[in-house]
Amino acid sequence: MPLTTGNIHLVKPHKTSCQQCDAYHQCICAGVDPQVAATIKPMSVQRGPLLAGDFLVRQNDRFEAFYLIQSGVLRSETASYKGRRRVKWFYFPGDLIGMEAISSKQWPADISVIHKTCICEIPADKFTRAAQHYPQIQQQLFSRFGERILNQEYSLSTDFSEAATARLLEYLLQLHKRLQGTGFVSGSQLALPMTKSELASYLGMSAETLSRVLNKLEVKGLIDNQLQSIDLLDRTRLAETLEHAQR
Amino acid sequence: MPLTTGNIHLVKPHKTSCQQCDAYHQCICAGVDPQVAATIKPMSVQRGPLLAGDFLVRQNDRFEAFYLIQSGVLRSETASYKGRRRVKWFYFPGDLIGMEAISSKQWPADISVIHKTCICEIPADKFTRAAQHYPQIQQQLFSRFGERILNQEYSLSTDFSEAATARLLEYLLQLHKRLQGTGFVSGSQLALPMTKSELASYLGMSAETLSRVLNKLEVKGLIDNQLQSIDLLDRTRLAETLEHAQR
DNA sequence: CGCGGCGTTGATTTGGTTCAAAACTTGTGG
DNA sequence: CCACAAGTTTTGAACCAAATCAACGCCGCG
Repeated sequence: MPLTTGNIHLVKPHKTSCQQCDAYHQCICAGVDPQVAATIKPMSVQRGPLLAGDFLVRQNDRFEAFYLIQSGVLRSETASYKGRRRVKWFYFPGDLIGMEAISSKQWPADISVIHKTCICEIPADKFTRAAQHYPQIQQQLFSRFGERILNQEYSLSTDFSEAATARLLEYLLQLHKRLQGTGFVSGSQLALPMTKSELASYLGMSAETLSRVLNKLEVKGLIDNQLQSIDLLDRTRLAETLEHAQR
Repeated sequence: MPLTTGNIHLVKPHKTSCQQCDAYHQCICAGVDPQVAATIKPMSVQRGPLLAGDFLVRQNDRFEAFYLIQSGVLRSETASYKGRRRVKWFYFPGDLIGMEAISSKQWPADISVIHKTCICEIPADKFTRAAQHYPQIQQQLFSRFGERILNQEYSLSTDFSEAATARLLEYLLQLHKRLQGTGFVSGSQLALPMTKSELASYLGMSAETLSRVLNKLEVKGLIDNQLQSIDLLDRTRLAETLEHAQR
């Protein structure tokens, strides 16, 4: 039975303990001692379920809280010149939302829901005060921040030539690894929570180019390209293809 | 007399106080109370001057310290497939180096000196412990991290088409603002600390394309393109050009 | 003086965009 | 259960921006 993105992570909101959270093993809580994690819980408010299309925050909104995703998928999106919209980031269960807003104290983009989402809302001041008090939490936060910088900066995303294939493969392979253990991954199969158009926008290419690149990879027998999912049939050869596709 | 990049920020090393540092107003110290800043000083070691070509860190080196640039310019660079090297970042006085290494505990790229450089080396553990103890320092760190994420993620750098002009202009204008008050900026003139080739590499385009784009802008009377500097003659119209160049 | 790195310019190629239309999916209502 | 509408993906053809290849001028330097 093929994976679908519907009905994945149908979470009952308002879980009473972090350990019961679907994203527990990806959460900041999992990286700290249970008694430390227990101090986070009371400062958080659970929100959700938010439905597809709902906005979590709007561009230029005042930044007041971080969000930890329990379940669901979200997308940030900015409008550029002449009304074109560009997807800037996808957020998955366990992700921390807010790092992009902390310095300017306002949200740089709309963030909206792709799949029914439940989140932990943690007021920014409380969270940073907790980081003050608990080294492990501060450590976790710095680590998250650093990871985001590393991924952004040392990806292929800023390359031009022959970039389409490389960028796509890099992202798909990274996603497949990142979503291990969630309902989005089953064996070599990766359920795509976003539409192909959205993925194309995120990757900075036209939907047509994405379609053609996927087709090319499918003809080579490297992937099985479905509407809502992609099967990364031979990840070793895909990684090789990635190596060669970059310049 | 035109600006040159030589002999800028010729710093006597081993200044005895942060207030005397050339980059003081850009430094984390400037954002915190003097007595708090005073606690950072004793944990730092001053290194330098490092000369052009010297390596500050090597790719895969263990991450042990942050570096605050007092004076000079550095560049991070990775080798990709087939020995091509790609500049990933330029670092200027006041910048904090280390955010990209904190999560994996190792440096993701070689970082080497472009212009004679003096730095403050602050052991990572001491620095994070200081952040623990002094909210202002933690605040400063989160702000730096967040700023880097914001700039990376919400720049045009990930666009494909017609990107060359937009990316160049975005970076030049940003740099001109960032380097206000340093020897690199004088009026509308911006001294380029890196070679055109390096700049092209950083911007993800070929040296030829950069040359042509600069030439195009010069013909339009928007810039004056020199070997070691660029004069951003009409920044208002340049900003407009940037708006229209993106898609 | 001649060498090597850097920057420019020209000719050619190519990967990706764009525009247009067809194929397919999904949801809705009769 | 089918017909129709709206949205998404795919395919084709023409176009274009940037890469590549190649040659040349320009210093700075041994």
